[in-house]
Amino acid sequence: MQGGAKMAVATIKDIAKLANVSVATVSRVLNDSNRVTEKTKNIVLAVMEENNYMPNEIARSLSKRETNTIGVVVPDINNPFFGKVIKGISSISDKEDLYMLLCDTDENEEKELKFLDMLVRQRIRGLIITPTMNNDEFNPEYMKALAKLNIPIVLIDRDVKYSNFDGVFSDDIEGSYQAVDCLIKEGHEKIAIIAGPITSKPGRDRFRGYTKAIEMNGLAVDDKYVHYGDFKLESGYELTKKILSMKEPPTALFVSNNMMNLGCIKALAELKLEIGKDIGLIGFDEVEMLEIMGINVSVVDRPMERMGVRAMMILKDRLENPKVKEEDVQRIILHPTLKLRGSEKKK
Amino acid sequence: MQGGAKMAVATIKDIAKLANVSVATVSRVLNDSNRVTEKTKNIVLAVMEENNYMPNEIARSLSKRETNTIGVVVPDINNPFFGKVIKGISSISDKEDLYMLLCDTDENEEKELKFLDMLVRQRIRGLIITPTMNNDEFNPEYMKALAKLNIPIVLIDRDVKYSNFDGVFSDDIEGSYQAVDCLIKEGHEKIAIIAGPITSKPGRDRFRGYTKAIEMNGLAVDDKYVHYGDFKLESGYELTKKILSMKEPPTALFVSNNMMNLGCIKALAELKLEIGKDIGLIGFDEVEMLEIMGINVSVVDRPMERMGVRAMMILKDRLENPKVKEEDVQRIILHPTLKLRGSEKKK
DNA sequence: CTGAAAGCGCTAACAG
DNA sequence: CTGTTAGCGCTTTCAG
Repeated sequence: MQGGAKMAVATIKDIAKLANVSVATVSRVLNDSNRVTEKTKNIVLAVMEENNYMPNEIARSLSKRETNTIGVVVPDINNPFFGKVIKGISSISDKEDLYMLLCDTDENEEKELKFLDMLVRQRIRGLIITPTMNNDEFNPEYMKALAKLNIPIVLIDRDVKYSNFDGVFSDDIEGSYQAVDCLIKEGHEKIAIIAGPITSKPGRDRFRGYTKAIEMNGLAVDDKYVHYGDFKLESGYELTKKILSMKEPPTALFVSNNMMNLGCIKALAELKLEIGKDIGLIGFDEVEMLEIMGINVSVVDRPMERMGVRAMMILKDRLENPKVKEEDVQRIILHPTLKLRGSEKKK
Repeated sequence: MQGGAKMAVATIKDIAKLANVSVATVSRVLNDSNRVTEKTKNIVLAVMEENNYMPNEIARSLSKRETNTIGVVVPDINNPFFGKVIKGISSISDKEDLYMLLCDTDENEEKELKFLDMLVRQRIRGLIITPTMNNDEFNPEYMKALAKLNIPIVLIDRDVKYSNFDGVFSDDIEGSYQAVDCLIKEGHEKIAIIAGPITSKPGRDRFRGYTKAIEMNGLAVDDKYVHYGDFKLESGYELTKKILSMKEPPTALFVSNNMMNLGCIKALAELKLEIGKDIGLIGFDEVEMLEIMGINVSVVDRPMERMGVRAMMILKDRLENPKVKEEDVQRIILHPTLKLRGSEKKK
């Protein structure tokens, strides 16, 4: 019933013929050039309408030697952080008629490289990427892979060492500093950190904020309270159990990312420890659900959606005005804010 | 340092020249045709390597009149359900060298239509879509928009009325039936439902499961316990408060989607009602976080990732073997399972 | 096995 | 303002 069966799709040529004009003219109305009479324009438009003409962007891209797709590469689409970031990106890209080729690397370097390869072949115009953590070490191969793309690249959240790509980051040192400083001001002295991999910039920075706060308050970092996880839930869970079974357990925990924070909360629940009473806690990154469910956990809150927005704005800018000098880098650092909900309290 | 500046990208022509062969030959090694000597093949490959040749998929697509991208259209990427679904899709598409143009419609019909338009222009090979709810009413316009695509379409979760697209759904009637039946068996007699919009199939089906369970147990549906929300958090929250302020409040709640369930839990927390004690509760759709955080809420659990996987498998199949007859539709219905965690209990 | 040449659907000079 | 024509980078007959 609905529509012809396998009738070949109309091309610009068909339209030209039916409208009694040249293909150039059709192309012109397509591109909204003003160099065409209102009258012929309307005729062409009508013919297009009638024949349900749908310009072929592939042909267009080839001819213009430029697509209107961008690549978006994230490590895990199920991490709420990236969900938000993507929302932010598309809120801008939609308006710019730029479309998103989405790649989920699963925190897997090999996959990431494969995706990058694919994305070049697809001739994406620009790339927004949060590199896999493993790539954080100085990695010439990886940098080469990115450079080979030869298109504007905007980093989000994670940096590529010794590179100078544009990027949107958050001031994690500051965020962590505030969190730990707050715990100290609440009276906690034995504060453990569940840190991320020191091989990643966020991991390092959040750890640095921790040490900074402790030292600025005239205390000393106690190695036995420093534990490294991998930013995943499981490690937050395990480390929390481990930490709380110490002879002299800390009175507060600073957990440096959302997933580990969830693991930590799970462990705390199992240990029947009441947050903000039996144990102080501040996490890094908001987890909407927690608040929704009335679980009051204080966190260092980053403007996630905004990070996506800013990244896309930089990319858009680059697309319009290519980077001229190597030094001319746009690195935006957004500031987190401390969201206090009581879990920082000391009994 | 890394790589030439703005040297034009190598084309098949360049490679041909450098390798002293024709473009046809280069194209053949590109497509791994066996109609080329091992020797020449190696030469060509070497030249490609040297010059960092990256085939232009755009040109390729135009020439073959077929791209290798698919469209994935979801209503909200921040809903964990779709996050999982997307994971499922890409677990298959990655292997098939099919890439995802992702569109987040924000449950907005207009946006959706715009995306569909864009996707045809991009000449995607196939589409996996969860239509916006507003489209659930018989909507000839919308059906036309989909039909116009003239490519394989696989629906996920939400149906398009009077259409016969392939799709992957869940047996929501059964799932809801089980949930409510379970509540009854636990001794609850006054069970309220926070239903979804009856304009959506999931909304309707989940409501039907509710009535079915009640009637099959020889009870009668009491209208005052039936409340309609919009599948969003806020409405779950509001309705819960409303329901529990009734003169004769129910002893149990069946909440028919994950977001409203969260809202409900939030409200319950505020009302200081202990779930599974002061009030019975079963939700629809797992929310990982809940379990993680030790909030024991029983739910009707659907195989989300699997739904994505199956959808992509159908699409792959369609791409390889186009649908022949109109009647030859693949509609998969996956079965939910009841995950009991105690919240269904009656004090 | 390899090359020449036409063409995919559109854009962009260049004429007129 | 409009038409002609030469590509964009690749695939695919059709000869050889």
